[in-house]
Amino acid sequence: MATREKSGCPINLSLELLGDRWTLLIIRDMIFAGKRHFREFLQSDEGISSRTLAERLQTLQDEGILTRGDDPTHALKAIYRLTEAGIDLLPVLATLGAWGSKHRKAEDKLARIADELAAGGEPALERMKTALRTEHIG
Amino acid sequence: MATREKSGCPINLSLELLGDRWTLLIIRDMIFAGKRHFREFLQSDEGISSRTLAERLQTLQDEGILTRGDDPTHALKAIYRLTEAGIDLLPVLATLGAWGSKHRKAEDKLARIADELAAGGEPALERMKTALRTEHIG
DNA sequence: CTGGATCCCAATAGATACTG
DNA sequence: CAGTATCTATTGGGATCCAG
Repeated sequence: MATREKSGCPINLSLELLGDRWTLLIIRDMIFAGKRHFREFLQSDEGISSRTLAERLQTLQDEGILTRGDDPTHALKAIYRLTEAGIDLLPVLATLGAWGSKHRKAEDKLARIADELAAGGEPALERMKTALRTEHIG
Repeated sequence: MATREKSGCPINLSLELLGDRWTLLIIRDMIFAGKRHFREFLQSDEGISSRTLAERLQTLQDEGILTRGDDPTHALKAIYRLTEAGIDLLPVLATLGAWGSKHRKAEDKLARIADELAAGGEPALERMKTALRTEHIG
């Protein structure tokens, strides 16, 4: 991104990387839908364009939120995985989801997931983070 | 904003309103710096333009995140206040701040505040929300 | 003074088509 | 399959201006 930093406030630093319409949706797809491939991200309901997706994936890679590797089974497939910094975004997505579920009219099923995760507090978040880490062996 | 909704996912619904470079910084200034007036928001370190600020304040008002009133002491001053939905964004800002503090190099002093709030968990957030509510009487 | 509106221009993002 | 190229539409910053 290389935008010179506008302030040292931690919220601002987070927003300089994550504060746009798409970045957190990509992370959401990796965490909650288990998506790993370019095409899978393209097929999300919100309809990101391939250009924007490619740019965001590159930035997230540059900033250490995810890694890009080759799929061992399909030589043509790139595979994206979250780093520890990426997995640490789970609480951000959980609070954002809980807020959306409470204050915007969300889909019932998805809202329940968000509510349960947020209501489970720290332990629920930690359990899910552990699951995300071990998955990365595959 | 009136952008037609792209999906019913609670995270997406939140992001349709909050997913940009400035909106959450305005809320941050209201919650953590107690700002209430147009000029105060303009003077933040990050340097929002008056055009963008006016647009965001209007949208946040339309969406029920804040209210606009007249300052009883200065007839010329507008005063912005958070609604309950706005105050409920505190956990989002707290997790965002904690993430920035851990994964981007943030200013020490601000990072400590973010860390303490996040580490305090639910009780710390609730105490702060209560403080924000009572302040609104003034 | 204050909250904003206006204008200009640069950067961003979407659609579609195409390539290694 | 994972991206680029290109072209266009929209957004956003910066400065300035204005009405109450």
